Amino acid sequence: MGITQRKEREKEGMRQLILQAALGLFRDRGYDAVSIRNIAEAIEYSPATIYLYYKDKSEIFFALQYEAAALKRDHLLPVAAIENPWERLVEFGRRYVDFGFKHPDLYDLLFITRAPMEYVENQECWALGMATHSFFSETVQACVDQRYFKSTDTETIAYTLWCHAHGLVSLFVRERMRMYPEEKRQDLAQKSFSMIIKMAEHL
Amino acid sequence: MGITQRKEREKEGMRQLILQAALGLFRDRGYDAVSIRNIAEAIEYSPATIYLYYKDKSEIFFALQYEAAALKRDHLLPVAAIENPWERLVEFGRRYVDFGFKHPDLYDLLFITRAPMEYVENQECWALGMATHSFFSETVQACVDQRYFKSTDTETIAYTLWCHAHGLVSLFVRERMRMYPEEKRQDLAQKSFSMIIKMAEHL
Amino acid sequence: MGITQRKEREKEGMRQLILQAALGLFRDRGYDAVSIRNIAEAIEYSPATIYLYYKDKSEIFFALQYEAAALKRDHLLPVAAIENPWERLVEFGRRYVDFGFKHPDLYDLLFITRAPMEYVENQECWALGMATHSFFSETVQACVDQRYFKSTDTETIAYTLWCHAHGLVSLFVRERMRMYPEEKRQDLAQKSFSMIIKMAEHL
Amino acid sequence: MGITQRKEREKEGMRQLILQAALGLFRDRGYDAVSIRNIAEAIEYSPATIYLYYKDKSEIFFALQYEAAALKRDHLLPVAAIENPWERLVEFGRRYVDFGFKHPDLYDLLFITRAPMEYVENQECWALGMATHSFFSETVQACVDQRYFKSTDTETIAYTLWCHAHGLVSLFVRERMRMYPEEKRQDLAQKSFSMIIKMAEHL
DNA sequence: CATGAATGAGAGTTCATTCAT
DNA sequence: GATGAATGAACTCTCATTCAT
Repeated sequence: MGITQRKEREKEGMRQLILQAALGLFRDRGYDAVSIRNIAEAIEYSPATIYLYYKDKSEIFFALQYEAAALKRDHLLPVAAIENPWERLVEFGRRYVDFGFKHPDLYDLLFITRAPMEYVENQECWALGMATHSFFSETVQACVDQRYFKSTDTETIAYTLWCHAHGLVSLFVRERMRMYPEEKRQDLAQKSFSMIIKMAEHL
Repeated sequence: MGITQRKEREKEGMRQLILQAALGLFRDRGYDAVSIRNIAEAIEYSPATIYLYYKDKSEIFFALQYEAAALKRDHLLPVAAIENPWERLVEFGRRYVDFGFKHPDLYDLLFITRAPMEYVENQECWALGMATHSFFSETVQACVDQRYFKSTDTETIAYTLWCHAHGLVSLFVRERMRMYPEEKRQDLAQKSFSMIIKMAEHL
Repeated sequence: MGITQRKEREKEGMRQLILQAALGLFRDRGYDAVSIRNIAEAIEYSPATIYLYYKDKSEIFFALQYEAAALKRDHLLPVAAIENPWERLVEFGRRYVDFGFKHPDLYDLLFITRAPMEYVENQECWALGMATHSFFSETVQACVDQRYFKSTDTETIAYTLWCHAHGLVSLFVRERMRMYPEEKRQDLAQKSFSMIIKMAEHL
Repeated sequence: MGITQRKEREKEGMRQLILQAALGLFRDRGYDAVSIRNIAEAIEYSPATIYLYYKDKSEIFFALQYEAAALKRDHLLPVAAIENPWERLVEFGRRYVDFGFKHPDLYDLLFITRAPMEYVENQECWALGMATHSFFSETVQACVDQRYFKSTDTETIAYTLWCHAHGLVSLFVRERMRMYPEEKRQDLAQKSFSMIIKMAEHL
């Protein structure tokens, strides 16, 4: 019994090892530019070994995306406890941005990386993402219902807020803030987040 | 002298030919999927010929990035003629988004693609981008000067607007709007743009 | 002693299990396309287990060849009971062809496949084949002795009949009868067999 | 003009070089066991070079089969000049066998090697083979028409003769005459050919 | 100026085989 | 006795790049 468990743990450890190596490479070079061989070298195993744990490259990618989606959900989930919808919305946004800044590679994987996203295999991940998105939409809807905005166009409101947050994070993740000095970037993002919240109050 | 000039013109013509072909392929298949051979076939020259005009693939990439920056500048430049800063700002935004939707590949190249941007060769491109960015900042500054906003934090205002616009375009470019039906995406973007303008009026 | 015997029997059983699985796969996909993994999967053991019973893939191949030779002998053996040499010869031929059509893969293995036949390991197989061949020659000799043919060149007669039978089977086995419609092939072979028998009567 | 011709000749030379190397390897190891790399090594070029002359392995195979079919036709064609159908038939058979003994590798390729034969690309080769086969059938038919045989079953007669000839050659080509001493094999084949001719006279 | 020919390097992938457990 | 894990070597094929012509 103990043996089976240990083996299982070791197997899971190996899968994690592969995933972490892949994550780093994907982040640095992009999906297309990473080869199974690269991953193998990174973990100092033979390429064939990778295939014992993942069918092919896209399966690794899917696994990573799923992990990222799960982590993101866990990062955002606590806000569900906040009763007031407006406060919930603000906190959701804050955490969304926070997740992006803390895990730029995972955020990249979820919202920026160009990769095979069509396959059925990725549906669990997709479902996870959709659930989070729905939660966001519902929160906006609750704000609309409770007259926090003049506008009642829930969809556009939600989308607009998302655009800003995504722009904020992705300019950072893909290093397009070079015109701002390094030490000012986080601060600027902070200020911009506050500003969009203020703006939203007048929606 | 005339001969030298003609030769130069012809050489430049060939470089343009290559770039345009590369651009088209790039648009259709993505950077990584385009090979020198593809480009050569497209212009009906041999692969070796490409090397007479560009040192290697990355040089083509840099040239393309410059091209993209120039095209973007040309796309945005006309707004300089608009005297009223607020109107200029709005029109700038509209054209920025418009550029992204019309040339997703170029936008990608400029603001999303992770690529060697450090190299000296790309500094002209960088300069071009900076100039455009400065023009944008100055326009926001003009709005601030003329009291179009309550806030006077020019930098944050500019950055916030950029975040929204960039988020808007990049969610589209990298196909992260799948939860919205295809035919609604452009419309939604439109609405969101209008919304952010409205919101900005209360800044 | 009993234990040793039982163990031996079990070991032999496993070897048979492997061989039969290999044979089936071989029949379906051809020798080259069958991997040790395939065989292992077929018998629901791990690939490594195969190596406990056979040194390597070629040893399985040799064992199969021996198996094929034994099966062929068993298929032909019953004709030894036929007293009349001419009838014995005819029935031998019929069964030879029959074997080829029923087990194209085994026939292929024995008479067509180019394979390391020199190795010592395969000598048993070779001996088996020789025995069958001798039986055939002797039958022809008996026919000659009893004046079934005008010709007395036993060797040439035997060889000629073999050539025809082998040609018949091997054109079928290696799919060189495509100019004849599928459903006619067996029929044609039948007729040709009858014809060569008739021709032999005038030898 | 001369340059173009020379280049063409060199290109053709390279194609021949590849074909001859491939032929030897296919003969020795079988189609499946030969890799593009093997061929490349044999001619001391890089694997990539092969791809400049042939799309893939099967194309090499097709080219070889076509060459073999053409050579065989050229070998057999002269008999068309023989007016008497029986003499024509005998000479056809003699040359068929002769071709097999002179070019065992080509014969192997045409009538024994297991390989992709389905593709459209091989139709020219197939057509060539069919033409030769038709010529053979027609010759048999002519013999039937002129009462050289008692039997009138042209198809079976033709097939039976082919079986013998193919058996004769293929036992030799695939080295299944080991029970006969080396120096006797050709002689035996000779005798067997004569015997089948004799037998055919009584058909 | 343009290119045909060639290649080393590398992609994803599969396989026979080994060995510690 | 059986196997899970691992790997080196091989596969087909494509690519960026070079160089003699």
